[in-house]
This record gives sequence, structure tokens and C-alpha cells, in this order.
Amino acid sequence: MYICIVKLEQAIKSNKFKNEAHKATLNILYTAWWLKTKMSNELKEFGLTHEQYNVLRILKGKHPEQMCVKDIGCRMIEKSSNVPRIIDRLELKKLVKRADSPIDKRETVISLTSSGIAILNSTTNKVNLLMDEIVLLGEKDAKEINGLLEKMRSTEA
Amino acid sequence: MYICIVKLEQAIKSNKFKNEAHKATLNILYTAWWLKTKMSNELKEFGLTHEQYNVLRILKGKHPEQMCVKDIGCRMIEKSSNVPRIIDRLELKKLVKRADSPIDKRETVISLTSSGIAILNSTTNKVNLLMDEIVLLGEKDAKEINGLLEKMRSTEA
DNA sequence: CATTAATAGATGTATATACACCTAATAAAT
DNA sequence: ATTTATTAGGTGTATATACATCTATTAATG
Repeated sequence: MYICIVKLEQAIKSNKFKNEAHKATLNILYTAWWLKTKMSNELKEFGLTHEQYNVLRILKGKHPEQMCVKDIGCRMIEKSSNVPRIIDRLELKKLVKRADSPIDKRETVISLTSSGIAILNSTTNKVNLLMDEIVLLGEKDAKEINGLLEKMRSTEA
Repeated sequence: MYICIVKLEQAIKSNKFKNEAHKATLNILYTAWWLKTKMSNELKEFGLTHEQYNVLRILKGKHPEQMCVKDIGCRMIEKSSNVPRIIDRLELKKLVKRADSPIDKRETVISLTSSGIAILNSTTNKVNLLMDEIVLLGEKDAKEINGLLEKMRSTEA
């Protein structure tokens, strides 16, 4: 048994980077793809996509309260996700339900069904186990990454 | 003029993370989305998507040699990208051209046209300027991120 | 050599992303 | 109060992703 480190150079078969910052952007894009792929594989047996899972997780954060589509959207990792259509699919599978908002008739409010909660519990378990298994990163290193990513996203305004 | 640091907590309106490693995975996914969005905005005026740009860049690495579809695919950041269809669109815009391979009749070989090279030069310029502008990260920090991401992706085998 | 297996690329389908636009409802402004 | 602007959500289209399948070709095997 040995540890296998997959360098970016091998992953994308290139070692021509303008500088370390340029390499870092490619490394982040590649790592994100790697994470999503691993997660999606885990979700497959539950018939859920990565994004459907995200919406369910967000809804759980407020459960048993309902959430409007916009509030779900602004909690998504990918902001331009088309939430109404993701909800369409979850509704078809009867994992969430839509209702009209009593306070603002423009809003649709969404809530988890009991099947939604059930599937979320099993998947969250599996996904967390996977993450513990694949993300070989201590608390200190993880904190370091978080700080650096936020530094990277700093913008002058 | 001031520096604005956007914390993950604000970006996804949540501060419930299992641990720092879990937060790091979300931070990477969010940062990747952030980077792609910024880049796509820059590419828009050239009528290129992020992925089309990637294929062009990969082709330039070997230009004026041709590359087969598979070799392009294994250099893509997102491995499951459907290269033949991205090439379809680039071919329609006459930025690349397809030809039959003389050595292996199964292969299609792709090469940049002169318009392809021209558009790539202007876009690469703009994208590089953008990156220098938005990625506020020194050489040392960038190197640190690269090391940590590769450590994160280490897997026992 | 003939058969079988593997590979390259194309293509079909479901889902997601990115963006524009539409309608209904609410908020703001005159 | 009426008009105007904004907002929420839904929908249409082009592109991309993920995965399965098909065909032609090459490689491997008996």
C-alpha cells in the first residue's frame, strides 16, 4: 500500500504554466472536477445528480421550514444553476414539493418530503464517508487552503 | 479603493461545515465556478466558450502539428468533456479543421486554421490580463496552494 | 488466417449551465 | 392612485457534461 500523488502535470499532460498563479487556477479547476466526479459516482446509486443533492442539502438546512426558489439559488455553489428546473426533477421523483407562498404570490415555496429526507440521510452518510476517505488533508492544511482561496478571490473594488 | 475579501460563508450563505476539510472542498468548488465565470465573461466577446477556448489552447501546444481527438481529450481539465462535439462547433466557426489520419483510419486529426490562431492570440492576451488582475496571489502563496491541492488529491492505492 | 477483443470517434439521451425573455405580482415613484 | 420599475419564477435555446451505444478499424489471440 502506498500513497499516489497525482500531479497536475500528469493530469493534464502539460507543464507549460505562465507562473505559479496560472498553475494554481488550473489546479483548482482540475481539483473541482475531480471532487465532483468522485461525489457524483457516490450519488449515482441513489439516482441523484450532484446538483440535485445540493438542493436537497440546502432545503435540509431550513427543514421543516419551506424555502423560496431564490433563497435556494443564492445558497448554491454555482450561482447560475437553474434552480426551477432542478426542482422540476426532484418534484417528479417526489423528493420535494412546491406550494404557493401565502405572503408573496410571486414566490414558490419548496419543502422536503419524507422520501426526500430519507434519501438525503443515506446519501449524506455515504458522501461524508467518501470525503473522509479521499480528502487526505489535515485540519491545519485544510485551514491553509481555505485562507489562500479566499485571498485569491479578493478583488479590488 | 479597498480590498474586498469574499468569504465562503457569505458566498453560499452557510457556516455549517463538518470540519475544515469539508469547508475546503466547498471552497474549491466555489472558487472553480468563480474562475470559470470570470473567464467566460472575457471570452464572450470572441464568441467562445470556456471549453472551446481550452481545445484551441491545447491545439496550439502542438501547432502546426495535428492532434487526434483522444490526445486533445486527455489534456482537457474536465476529462469527461465530449471533445468531438466541441470540435463540431469550432469547425463550424472555421477555427479548426478535421482530416483523416494517414496512419490510423480510426483517428480524426485536428488542426488550427489561421483564424483559429488569430482568435487564440487575442483571447489569450485578454484572459492573461484578466488573470493577473483578479488572482491577487503571490508566487509563494500560489506554490503553497499547488502543493496543498496535490496533497489533497493523493489517494491510497 | 480467422476470430475475438480493444480502440477511436461519432452520436443519442438526460441533465445541467448560461443567458435571454416572458408573465404575474409587488414595490417605488410621480 | 396610477404609472413605472423591480422582482420571482418559469421557459426557450445553445452549449456542455455524463453516460451508453454504434460503426469502422486496428490489435491480439487461438
